[in-house]
Amino acid sequence: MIDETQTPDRIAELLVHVGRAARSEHARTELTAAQWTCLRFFARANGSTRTPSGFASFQVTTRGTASQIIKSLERMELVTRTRSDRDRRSVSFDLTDQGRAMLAQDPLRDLIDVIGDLDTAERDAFLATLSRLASALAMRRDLPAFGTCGDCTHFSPSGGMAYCACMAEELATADIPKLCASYTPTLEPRPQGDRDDAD
Amino acid sequence: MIDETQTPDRIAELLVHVGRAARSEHARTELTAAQWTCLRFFARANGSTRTPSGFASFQVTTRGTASQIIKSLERMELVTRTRSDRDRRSVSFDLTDQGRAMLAQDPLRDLIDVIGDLDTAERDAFLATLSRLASALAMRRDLPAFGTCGDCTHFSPSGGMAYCACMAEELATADIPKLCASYTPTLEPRPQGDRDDAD
DNA sequence: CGGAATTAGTGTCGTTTCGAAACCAAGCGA
DNA sequence: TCGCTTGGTTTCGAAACGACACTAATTCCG
Repeated sequence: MIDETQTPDRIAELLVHVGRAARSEHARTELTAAQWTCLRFFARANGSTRTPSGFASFQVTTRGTASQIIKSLERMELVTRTRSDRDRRSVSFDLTDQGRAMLAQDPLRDLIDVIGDLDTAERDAFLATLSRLASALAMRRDLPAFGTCGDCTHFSPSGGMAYCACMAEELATADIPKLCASYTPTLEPRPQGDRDDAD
Repeated sequence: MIDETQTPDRIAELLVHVGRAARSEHARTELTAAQWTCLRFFARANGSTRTPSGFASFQVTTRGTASQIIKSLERMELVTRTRSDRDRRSVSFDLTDQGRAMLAQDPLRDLIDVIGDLDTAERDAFLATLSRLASALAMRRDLPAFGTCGDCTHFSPSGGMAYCACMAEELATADIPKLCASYTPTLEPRPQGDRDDAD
């Protein structure tokens, strides 16, 4: 067998490699990698996170760059802009029907399908490990974490509804499984023993 | 609880996200993402694969681009060029001491460490799933697969030595755990009870 | 209330990267 | 020996990205 100590290297490399391979679009799609990421992000982030700043911190880039990417999506009529009532500076974006249609051709599709072929237990285990890695890494680098509201410390199911302490308001149930920029992990769920798989 | 069918989406996204986050170098390192990948690749690929073409297909880019990246590493004296005796067109690269020193500051280090913190069982399971995903994805896209000689169909341990049918020569033992461009998977090594519908 | 400081978003400019295509040189095959 | 293929390099143009400057809405005190 192979020297144990080098396994983490191989895993890390493979992870990065798969990530890159999954996004290689190569002319057969009409969007750039950044545009795909943006479209995907707007499809999966909650209302208060689907903003230029939200995307900028997700993509770890500047707001200026994010703004450009979004503008290009807007020009293609894949997303629409809505100005917030709360804060008149802020805007948020939603996918148009065209945007959703485009998303169906996401080059990530292949990876998604391949993941879909895994059996459920394996998939769950994989997800659990992967999200542990994601938050541990985010912590080390101190990057914003980006998890779903359901896993967040700010989240408490109050009665029938769900309350987000961070925005100080009730969450639409549709938003619970969505990405949130002010996500704060509920402290590492430890590996041994099952995690209680909240969602 | 979330609609099961969307889990693969989340996993795929998370995977890509972690991949990107792991490579974000952001000024605090002096190499670009592509340069890091190249350096890493030359550190971990076997002799006949450490070439411009090898890197090009690994990185899924053109040979021209690969050539530029390599040239920049050469200029920084992180790698050295050796012309092959067998085929006078071909060149291969090795890391210099400086290159190895640089590699110690690989921004991937954080991810590697975080992976190293997993317990062995979890890590193995993760690796197994991940490599299954990698080859399934490569097959779908038909990209070259890039595995280690030890897992390759061309490989047979003949007596004390190891023989590679594809290059028609003995392998140095040091090369067995290394990446090879002409890797052909021996059909999925299943961890335990195999599923037969895989591909 | 009012003015500084902060935050959201946008536009511009220059650098860097990357892919396409043309090109050279060595091997291969008949 | 003459084509054909393959490994590698160069050039050129397009596009992505980061840095920076700017506007406008909001918040924070005094």
